[in-house]
Order: sequence, then structure tokens, then C-alpha cells
Amino acid sequence: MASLVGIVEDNKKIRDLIQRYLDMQDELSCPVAVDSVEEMLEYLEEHEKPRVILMDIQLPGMSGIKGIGLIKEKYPEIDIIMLTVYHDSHKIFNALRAGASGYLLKHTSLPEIKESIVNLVDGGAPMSPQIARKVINHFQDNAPKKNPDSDLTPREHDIVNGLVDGLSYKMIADRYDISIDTVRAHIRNIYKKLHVNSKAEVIAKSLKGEI
Amino acid sequence: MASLVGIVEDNKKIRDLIQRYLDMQDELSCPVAVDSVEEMLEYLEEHEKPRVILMDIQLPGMSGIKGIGLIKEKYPEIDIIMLTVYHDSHKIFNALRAGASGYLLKHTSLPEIKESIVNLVDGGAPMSPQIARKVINHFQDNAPKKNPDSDLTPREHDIVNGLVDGLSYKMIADRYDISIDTVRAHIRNIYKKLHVNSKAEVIAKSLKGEI
DNA sequence: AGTTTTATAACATGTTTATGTGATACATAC
DNA sequence: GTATGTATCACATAAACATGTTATAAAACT
Repeated sequence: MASLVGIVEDNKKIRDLIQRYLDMQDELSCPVAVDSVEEMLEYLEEHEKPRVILMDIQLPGMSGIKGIGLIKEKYPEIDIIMLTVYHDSHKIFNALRAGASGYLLKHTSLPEIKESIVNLVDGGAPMSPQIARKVINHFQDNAPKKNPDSDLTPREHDIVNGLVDGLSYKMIADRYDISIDTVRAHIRNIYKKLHVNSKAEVIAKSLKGEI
Repeated sequence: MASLVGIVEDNKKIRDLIQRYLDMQDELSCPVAVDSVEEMLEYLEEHEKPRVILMDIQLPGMSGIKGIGLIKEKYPEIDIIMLTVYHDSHKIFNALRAGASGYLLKHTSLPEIKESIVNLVDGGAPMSPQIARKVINHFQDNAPKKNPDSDLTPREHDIVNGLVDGLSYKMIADRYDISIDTVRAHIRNIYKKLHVNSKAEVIAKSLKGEI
């Protein structure tokens, strides 16, 4: 069954080009291409909902980012891909925070756009590589700092991994073929290094990336 | 000029396959493929630095995530792409935080891997669509894959938060001004809903966003 | 050569957790 | 109007955990 796709794009040439191309694909059908969020909202009231909407940011009337919020609020099951020339971090993050599931730059080729929609329907999140780079950089800037004093030995890391996997001391002892008292000994040292005094805190620190 | 690529991957078959394929490409050259971070670090001491390193996470000796940190610390100009079977959110985020510039799942085809490397050299950030989806979800901070059967009540969420904060039953009882037996009762119900039977597992699930 | 670190192990003891069973009260749902 | 779910509390017991003390041996460091 073909997935329905909608387009919100104010440049008629681009809009028609994309619509015609997508509509030609076996897997897709593109019954609606409008030039404003307002028109799309009207359309959604009265017709079968598309599975995916391609949306520009710069639009007459309401901005695409504001549009994401409104559409997702009423129809959370619709996935929205931004298709825009903007690659500044602020617009990207606002769009993603508003609920966009993908972000493509406008120079993306028609086959790639098609590929992205199929991807999205399959549970992926299409992003132009330059966009992904910015998103990743954002992560690295906010990286939590590790406590240098908390350098664990390889064996201690093994034990921590066991704890994170939800194992008991006995199960950890079995996994690494050592005695339970040795596990205890390692745990004692780990607690000292991490300044904690329970399994729970070790697991939390580990999963937060602080080890 | 061909970009140099290094590989750290403990499965010899996969390693050789990728190396041979990449080395065949005009744009790339793959002079080094080893099975541990330790070996790669040795290699880097004595040879021309690769532009990009493909790295597994699960490795003999030091984990790939720890390896990212060490390599980026000494050679920040090298870009690292994770190539792994893990699609666990925490592994992804820890890898990205540690300094990875891309994250591909192992089922990625050889041509796609090549494409990703070229992409990275051009300033992009290759990511498998499923990975991108998780990264985006993180932005929207909506839970990735809640188990519908595991719907906790508000009070149960309080208790889980207490556990995640590393509190004992007694401390949780104090925090919410209820009896320790009530805490026990809630914990029992939580375990039942989540199909687990230890604090550790609840904390792990919670921090992995599975609650 | 001597010290520190790592990995191993045993024994003891008190605390915390996991689990069973049972009960009361209130609100919502069917 | 009686199930169902939430929130509360109690008592009991076995298992798991936290912590103290002590010790051996190999590896790494000074």
C-alpha cells in the first residue's frame, strides 16, 4: 500500500516538481501540495491524513516550525520532514524540538527525498549529513565531565558492566569465573573510587556516562 | 589524494572484508586494520595518521567507547565512525559524547560505508537512520520505546525516581513521608509491571528511557 | 630492591532488599 | 454495586548487599 505524502512549500516550481516525482513512485502517493501551513491544516480536517509531510521553514503566514507544533498536536501520528535551505543550528534544533522527525537540505536530490520518506516510514530519521554533524556537535558540547579520579581498572569495568546488566554478585562471579568474595573486593574498590556506597549509584553513574 | 582509513574490529572476517573493499576504492586507502584499540594506538605512534577510523564497540581489552576518548585526546583531527551492532541509546550517546563523528549499524552495506566515509571527509556526519531517530527522540525528550504494559502510576514513578537517585527504601520512605512497607509494596508492583526483580534493573531501565 | 597497584580469596556481621501473605480505604469503571 | 486499580501499612523470612579485616601473588612503577 502506498504511503500518503503531503507537501508544504511556497515555491510552486519546487512544490510541483517534488509532488510529480513522488506521485510517480510505486511506494508513495502525493495527493496534496500546498503553500502554507494554514492550507495544510484545512486539508487535514477534511481528508485522509498523510503518513508524512514534507515542510519548508520559510512560508507565507505561519512559519514551518510553528506549523510542526500545531500539526503534531492535532495529528501526532503524522511524521514531518523539514526540507529547507536553512542549516543554522538554531533553526535545526527548534524544528527537532518542535517534533520534526527528519531534516533535509534543499539540495537533496529527488531520489534521496523519496529514499528518506521510505526510511521514515520504516522507523528511521532522515537527516542530511551536514545537519547530523551539527546535531552531534551539540551533543559533544554538552558532554558531562568524567571524574578523572575515577579511573577504573579493566577488571573493575567488567564488574561495573555486570552490575549494569542487572547481575547479582553471584552471577558476576560466575560470568568471570571468580569467587564471590573477589567480586565483593572489587566492588569495595569501585565504591571507594567513585565515592558511592551502593550498586544503584554505580549503575546510575555508568549509564549517565560518568564512568 | 586518497583519504587514509583505519579499522578497529575484532571479527577478522568483517575486518578483512571492509579493508579490502575500502582499499579498492579510488578515493580511499586502508593501510591498517587491527582488532583492538591498544593496537591502533601503537600503530598511530609510528605511522601516518588515518583521516578516519572505523571502530567497533565490543572489543577485546579496552572498549571502543573508551578508545574514542583516548584517540581523540591524542589525535583530535582524526574522525571516528562507530560501526557496531548496538543500537542501545546509552551506547549511542556515550559514543557521540566521547567524540565519535558518526554511528553506523553493522548491517550497513559496503558501498554505504564508503559513502559515509566520503561524507565525513566532506564535513558531514554519517548515521544510520535508526540511530538518527534515537538522537532526534532524545532532543524531543519523548521516550523511545515504552513498554505499554509497563505503565506506571504517578506514585510508582516517584519511587522509581528515588531508586535512580540511589536512595534506599528507608530514604525513599522519608522523602515521601510514607512507611517503608508502603515503599516495598510499590516496588513489588513496579517489579511486576516491568518484569524485573531487582533495583538494579529498574534503574537501568529507567536510565535507558525504557520506562 | 622496595613500594604500589591489581587481582585474587576467606571470614564475619549487620543492613538492605526481595518476596509472600494479608488488610484497609478511596476512587473509577463497567 | 461490585469489580478494578491505587495508595497505604504490617509482619515474616531468605537472599543479597555493604563493610571491616586480613592475606597471597604477580605486575608495574620508582
